[in-house]
Amino acid sequence: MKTPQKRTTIYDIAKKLNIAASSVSRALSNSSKVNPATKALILKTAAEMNYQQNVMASNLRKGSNRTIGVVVPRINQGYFSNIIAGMEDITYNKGYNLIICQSNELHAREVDCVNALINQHVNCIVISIAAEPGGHEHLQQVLDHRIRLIQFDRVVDELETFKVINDNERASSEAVSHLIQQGYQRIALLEGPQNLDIFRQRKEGYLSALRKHGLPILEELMCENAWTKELSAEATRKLLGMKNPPDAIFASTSDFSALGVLEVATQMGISVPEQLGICGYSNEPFTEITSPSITTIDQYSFSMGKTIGNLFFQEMEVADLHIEPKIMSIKPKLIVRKSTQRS
Amino acid sequence: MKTPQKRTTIYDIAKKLNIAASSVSRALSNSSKVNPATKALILKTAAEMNYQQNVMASNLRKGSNRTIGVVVPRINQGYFSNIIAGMEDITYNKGYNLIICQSNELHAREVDCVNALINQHVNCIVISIAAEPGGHEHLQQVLDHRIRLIQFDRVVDELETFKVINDNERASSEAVSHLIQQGYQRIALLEGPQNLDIFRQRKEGYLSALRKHGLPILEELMCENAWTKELSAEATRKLLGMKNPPDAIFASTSDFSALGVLEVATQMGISVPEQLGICGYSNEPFTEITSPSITTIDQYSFSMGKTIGNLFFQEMEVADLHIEPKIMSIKPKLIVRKSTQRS
DNA sequence: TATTTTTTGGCAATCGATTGCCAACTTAAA
DNA sequence: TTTAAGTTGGCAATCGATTGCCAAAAAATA
Repeated sequence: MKTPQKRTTIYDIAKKLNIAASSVSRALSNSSKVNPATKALILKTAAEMNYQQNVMASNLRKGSNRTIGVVVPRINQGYFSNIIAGMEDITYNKGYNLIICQSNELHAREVDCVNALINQHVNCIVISIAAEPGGHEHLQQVLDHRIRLIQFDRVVDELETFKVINDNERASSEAVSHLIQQGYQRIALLEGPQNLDIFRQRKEGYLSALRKHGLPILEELMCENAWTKELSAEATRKLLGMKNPPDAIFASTSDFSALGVLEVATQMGISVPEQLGICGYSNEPFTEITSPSITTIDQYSFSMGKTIGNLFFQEMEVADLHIEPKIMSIKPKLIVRKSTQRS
Repeated sequence: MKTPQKRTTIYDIAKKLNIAASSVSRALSNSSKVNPATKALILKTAAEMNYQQNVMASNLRKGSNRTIGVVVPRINQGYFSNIIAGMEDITYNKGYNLIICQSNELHAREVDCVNALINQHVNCIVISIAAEPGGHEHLQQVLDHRIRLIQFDRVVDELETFKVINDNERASSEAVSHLIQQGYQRIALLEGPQNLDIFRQRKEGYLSALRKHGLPILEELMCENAWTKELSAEATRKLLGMKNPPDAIFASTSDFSALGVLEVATQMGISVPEQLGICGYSNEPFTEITSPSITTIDQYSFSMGKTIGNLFFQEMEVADLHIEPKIMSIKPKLIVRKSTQRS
């Protein structure tokens, strides 16, 4: 006996009051087609019988479940959890639910998650794609099933959807320009996987800043796939061991990478910021409390989450599916701390 | 024209193949009651027609939506987001969805979230209650509606439900004993709101360690409600300004509090760990990289999330609703770092 | 009093998948 | 050849709320 007694339905209420279920339904949805006296009675009885609407039935009938699906690489990463928190803030007020999935950076798992969300008939899917390379047929599927789609942060450029992104190129360029202004000359770059647009953009920003200031672009100073603390530490050891080592490192992948750089430098007795400038990315809380504190780039993650939520409600909830998708770009902010200030 | 064409249903497939919808349904759920040849044909046609099951209809019929609702104070807090990540790891493999809500530490909002989840007919609600005081009728409601309930971390003790908790008392006691063994004699306590059981337990652990080692319990060394970085900093300033200041501070509320302590001590030129020992709580990533690094208590949050997920599937998914609830206690681990080592 | 208008509320179809029951058909055993 | 056992697949009810349509009742108007 899994469910000893059944839950109260509108039919139970109707039977008890000897009226039609339709009237109960109307009363509960506060329709004007019910006599105020009857309505009050129904509401009172419903409360007494401990009635709770069966949203599954309502959803089926209405064809919408007031739910937004979110797919992120990892829930427990400051950047993403802030975005989710920001979104929840908006959706909560609108009575929408958030279903959260994580791809763990795996393409196959991302596809799975997206399909599950399509099955759920969510109203909208919000996604930041996994690092593992793969196609984007699954996102096309979302559109084919007439589900609204918002890409954020890591987006598939070719796909014409709403996008909420950071201006990575500009932020990176600013960061590198700042390094140059501080007198750093040989600036190394720690890159992320180049199949992700955000990392390509950050590299582009790095290159453009070098060009703008007339500095040479040196292949040996650019390290591919240094996007975890460990990989960055390794890359840093290699860089600092060169006969002509860099005097600054831009860890474009994350603050964790920057931390790896800082630890290696400290171990090797290289002083930061005097001998080596370090700049990270994301403004993780810890960057403020390392010694020296780390210069980084804040992406306004919480408010980005709110932007995504508002985007859905303002532009997509009721609009035609085929409206021209908007791209919203948020300009991140360079936060200068001690790790790059040698003036 | 909001929905230009309808989605494919099993009836569309049935009509096309001139068979009954029931057969389509059986084929799709891989029932043995359908001829393998027919089954293959149906599957092929379904794929061609881009069929995706309407989970809302299925849920309604089956009376379950394979969804677990999660209510936490804040999604974007390391501890909670790790727990959610751990849970998701388990539920994903079982094909369950996670609906996430945050109470923002507000009681009224928590009640709202819980009611929304009851309406959704989720299979289970997993909750860690808000700090703001309030009743727990809403949790009783969950049980009344025959929805399974798991409380974790911050729980309502009186309520007989499954619980997954940390042994806060023991961990705190261990931490304080460690301080005593390191030679600290006047150990102050930064407390959290005492309406939350976890903070009462941590205080109890503090007291019991003092008693065990025959140290006096001094009211003036216990600071109420010092549970943010700012409040802790303030409390610390007061403590260290005393004529007879403490020689160690146990920030039982969080590592953020411990950080506040460390910053104030540094500002005041008090050396850690020589003149002042500091111990935090939660093992936030940054505790490893402060200088000195901060001794803290790891709560195994990710694996705690997995435990919660497994608890549901192993004990509750199919069992009688009225089984004796289990309480699982996870023993946190003291992580000794530099901020308390003066030997 | 007769007629029109407005309220109120019931009937029944609908959303789409599932499943118990039964009939038709196939295969195996007698 | 006849009977029994096993397969396959259709019919129709069901999950619970919603809503278009219509009728009865009440109120307003002539």
